[in-house]
Amino acid sequence: MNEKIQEMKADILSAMAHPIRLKIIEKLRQGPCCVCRIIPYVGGEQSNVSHHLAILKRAGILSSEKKGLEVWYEVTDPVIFEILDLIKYPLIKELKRKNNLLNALVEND
Amino acid sequence: MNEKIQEMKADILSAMAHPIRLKIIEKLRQGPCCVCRIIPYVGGEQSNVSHHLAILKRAGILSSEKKGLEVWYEVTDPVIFEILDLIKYPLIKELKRKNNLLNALVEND
DNA sequence: ATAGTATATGATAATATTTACATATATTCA
DNA sequence: TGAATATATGTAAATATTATCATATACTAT
Repeated sequence: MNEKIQEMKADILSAMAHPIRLKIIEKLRQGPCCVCRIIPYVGGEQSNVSHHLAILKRAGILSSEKKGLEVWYEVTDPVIFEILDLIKYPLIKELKRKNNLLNALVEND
Repeated sequence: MNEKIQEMKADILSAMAHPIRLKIIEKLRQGPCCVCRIIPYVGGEQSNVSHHLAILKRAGILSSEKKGLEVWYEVTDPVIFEILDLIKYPLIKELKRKNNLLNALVEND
């Protein structure tokens, strides 16, 4: 049982773990948005963005609604934004660690 | 600049996004632990676990220290545990959504 | 009905990740 | 020194992900 939960958590994380998909999620921080504005925001090909949207939707991270010709996406749970905000901290720690290495390298040439 | 940060965030998420690696992190919730106890906990081959440990370390999620013959690993930033705790919520939401589909399917045969 | 627009889907090649096996390294102990 | 142990590394095959191109679908307006 716990194994399966671990797997599902990994699936959600994998769905988030791509630069284009993170950019899509960031765009949706402002609120729901149609694909026609997501595409120019993230850059890249229409069909590629569409695939990434599908991956996020399959993982349950996004939901979508049709409005006439347009499709509007939104983040289903704002906790996703919290997670992305928290990721900042290990990133800072890691960059500081690398900075220390840099200093050590430069100082005692 | 922001693009690069997005990429680095994606790298940390990718490093976390694997069932074995999540299991390693869960094991380390109790505190630092040597590889010799991580391997039987997560199951799987020694060299495979070692590779996964290396991936987590490269991402800055784990750090390691040699103690005689053993190598002890630990999670560098407890915020990692917070993130894994938060992932639970979109997961619950997603499973509820699927449960609704199930009900709809069963009720109006 | 037809044309035009927004988005999704399918197929495939390119690329990356994962696993398994074999071997290497580092440390301890006799 | 040599054997034993814990862990890491190299490599290659199996598998999964990504990007691209072509095409399909759904809707709107004429």
